[in-house]
Amino acid sequence: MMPPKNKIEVPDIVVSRLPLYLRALNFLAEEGVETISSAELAQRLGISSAQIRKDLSFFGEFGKQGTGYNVEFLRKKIKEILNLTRIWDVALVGAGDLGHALVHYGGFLGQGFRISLVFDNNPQKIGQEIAGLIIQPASRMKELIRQHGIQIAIIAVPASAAQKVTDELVAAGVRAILNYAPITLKVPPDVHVQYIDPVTRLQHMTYYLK
Amino acid sequence: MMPPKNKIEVPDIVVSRLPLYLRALNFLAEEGVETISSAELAQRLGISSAQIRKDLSFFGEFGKQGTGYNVEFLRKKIKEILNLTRIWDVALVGAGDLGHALVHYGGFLGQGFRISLVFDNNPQKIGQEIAGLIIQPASRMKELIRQHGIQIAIIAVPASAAQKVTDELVAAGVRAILNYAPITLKVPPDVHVQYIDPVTRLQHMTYYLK
DNA sequence: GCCAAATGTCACATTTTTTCACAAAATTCT
DNA sequence: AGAATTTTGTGAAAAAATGTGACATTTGGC
Repeated sequence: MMPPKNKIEVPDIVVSRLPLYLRALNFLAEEGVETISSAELAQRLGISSAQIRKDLSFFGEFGKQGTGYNVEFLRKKIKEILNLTRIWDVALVGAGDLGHALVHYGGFLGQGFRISLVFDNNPQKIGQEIAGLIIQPASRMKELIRQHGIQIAIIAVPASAAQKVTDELVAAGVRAILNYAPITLKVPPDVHVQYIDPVTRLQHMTYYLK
Repeated sequence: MMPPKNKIEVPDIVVSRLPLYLRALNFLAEEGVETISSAELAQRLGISSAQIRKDLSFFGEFGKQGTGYNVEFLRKKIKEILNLTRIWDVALVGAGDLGHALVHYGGFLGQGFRISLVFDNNPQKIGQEIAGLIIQPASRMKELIRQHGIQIAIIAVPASAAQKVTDELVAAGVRAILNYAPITLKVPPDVHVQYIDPVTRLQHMTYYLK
């Protein structure tokens, strides 16, 4: 087996597809499927089989000719690649409706993430419990995030507050941010940001309607 | 002024950036900025000015040499391009925590979208009011969506139910789906789907951590 | 009137991403 | 055992997207 190609950098778009592969593999594992070909996996995901094989080849050789991929094995490998062999603690900033929905969302824990800190700046909310967590004052963000060694945060505050929160998170040592506020954040180059904005997604689709 | 280039198809990736431009322009308009150059807009969005000019040139000539773009004018033009000169009624399927957060989210209305139907299949929830809307039984989806002439839907149900819901939405005439369930949906080629899954986004970022 | 600024466009160059095609390997069938 | 089939991994080709540089042109300011 060839060693992983550490020399050349893996394109970000390839990395972005790995979680989708993993999601499908998790599903297959639950179904009890032991082996799957790139063609069948591709069909489920609505992409081409060549793309899957090419993507995976950046990291190693995980399949068997004539057979395909062992679901459990590939699942494990992708988890390793994505650093999902541990549980990541996540800080959530903003305990509004969205924050509540996120804290109660059961989908994180099984996939390697645990919201372990929740912040808000509303005095009415601070101190309240939500899904077993006490809402902390935003003023203690830096302190607590440092203390917990947290590297990932979710921003669920209004757009007007998002940049300030971001600056504080970055100062506290956060290196990955999932941002639900509809605003482009300014961050240092070593901090990763992913955006989730339903409105821009809907607007994208209306282009094709009528 | 040249006519819009209707002959060649506009790349989807270009369309996907228009909502971001619009979002920035809305912000600028609120700030009272009347004019902006592609360079300044680019800086705010973290992309290149050439890209903005090239993207916009697919649709017409909206700027003024020596000056830049009139914020209000460009805003109006992008809204026209994206078919945002009307309000789109949206059906929401799933009245759980996420569904509640979406219904209460104030960000839709100002941007051209109004959730006007909410469905769930839980008898306990059906008939309840949520932000002025009565939760309807999933069994009435086809009927009510048809009746309201709704073309856009948001799926906020568990992954296990998402494909069934999708099939029903498509049968009811929905042509654009914003899917929060962590599963790739099968739809006819004329139906557009956008995916929102915080877990895959987080997993994407953990690749780069430690 | 002249200078500086900024767009729109063209033609390429460059980079990135996807697709193609096929040898090699593993499995199944007869 | 040998032939046929399946499927991977991967170079090579193709396609798509982005970046660059030049430049005519228009506008606004001095």
